[in-house]
Amino acid sequence: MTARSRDTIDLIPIAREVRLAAQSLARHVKDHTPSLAPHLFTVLAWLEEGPATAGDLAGRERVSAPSMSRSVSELEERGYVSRTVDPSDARQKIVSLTASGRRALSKGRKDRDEYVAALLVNCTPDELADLQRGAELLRKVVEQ
Amino acid sequence: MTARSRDTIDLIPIAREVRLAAQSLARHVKDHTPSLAPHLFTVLAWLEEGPATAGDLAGRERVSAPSMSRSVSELEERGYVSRTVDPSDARQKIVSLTASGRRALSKGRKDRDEYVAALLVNCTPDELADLQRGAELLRKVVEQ
DNA sequence: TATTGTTATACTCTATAACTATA
DNA sequence: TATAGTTATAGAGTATAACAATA
Repeated sequence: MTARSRDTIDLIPIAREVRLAAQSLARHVKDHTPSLAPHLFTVLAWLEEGPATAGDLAGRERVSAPSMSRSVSELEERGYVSRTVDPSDARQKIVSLTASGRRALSKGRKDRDEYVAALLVNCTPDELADLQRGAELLRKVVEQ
Repeated sequence: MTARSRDTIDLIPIAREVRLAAQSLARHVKDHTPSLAPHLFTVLAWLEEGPATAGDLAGRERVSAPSMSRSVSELEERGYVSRTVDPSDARQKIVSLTASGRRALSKGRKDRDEYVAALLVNCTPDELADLQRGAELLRKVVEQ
């Protein structure tokens, strides 16, 4: 099981390198951008694409309905989203981004991207191109 | 602040692409490898390099002393580590990997790497080389 | 006194089960 | 009855504060 055949690439060492790099960056980003917690940030990001019901959001985030209910309540308390009853089905509530939520989302993105950009300042143009290429491939592969 | 100068690369879009790819993979790995929790897995990984005190481990993981104390207690209950009083300073305790802990670490690594490797099966050799190159650069940059 | 580690306690994010209100 | 959402409750993992043992 250690090697497959003479002309097949062993994926495990590549997988490990990619995994360790990704996990390392993800952890550093999380540790350095405490202003808006990841589970709230990602909900705002979903809502940027348009209003959604709480159930929708729970499904997209693969989180339980009560967890999403709490997250949305917290976002509403902070003024980042509003909840309105769906006119066509009064059981559902439509969650929408407010202007303030849009600003919070932008700031969260800015903080995260600027932290990563600061890590890249000493890279050569070739290295930046390689990083971008690898990232594009990785997203394609993960979201396939 | 949106652009720096005509001949300087804007790092923000690259940073975002790299960040989103890394966070996406990290989240998927976490969701698909529940056997050994991340905070226990990483402690075992540190101990692979040799025994350490609880304080050492807390510092390396950037976690509070009580949190590390709890983690080490759980690892000890599972038989993955042993604690012995430091002969040269009886306040300290030396934490060491057991044979069982070494096996748990290997299994945790195997599960994680195989999950990622499975995502890579449809990549071409060129794409794999690009992914590896990007990952190497990213680790260098994050751990600089 | 200062330091190492643990115990006591609390906060955050998660889950399942029970409940309310609509359909 | 079934479904959308919330409230009640509990389980992880984290933290700070208080404590015990040792230096």
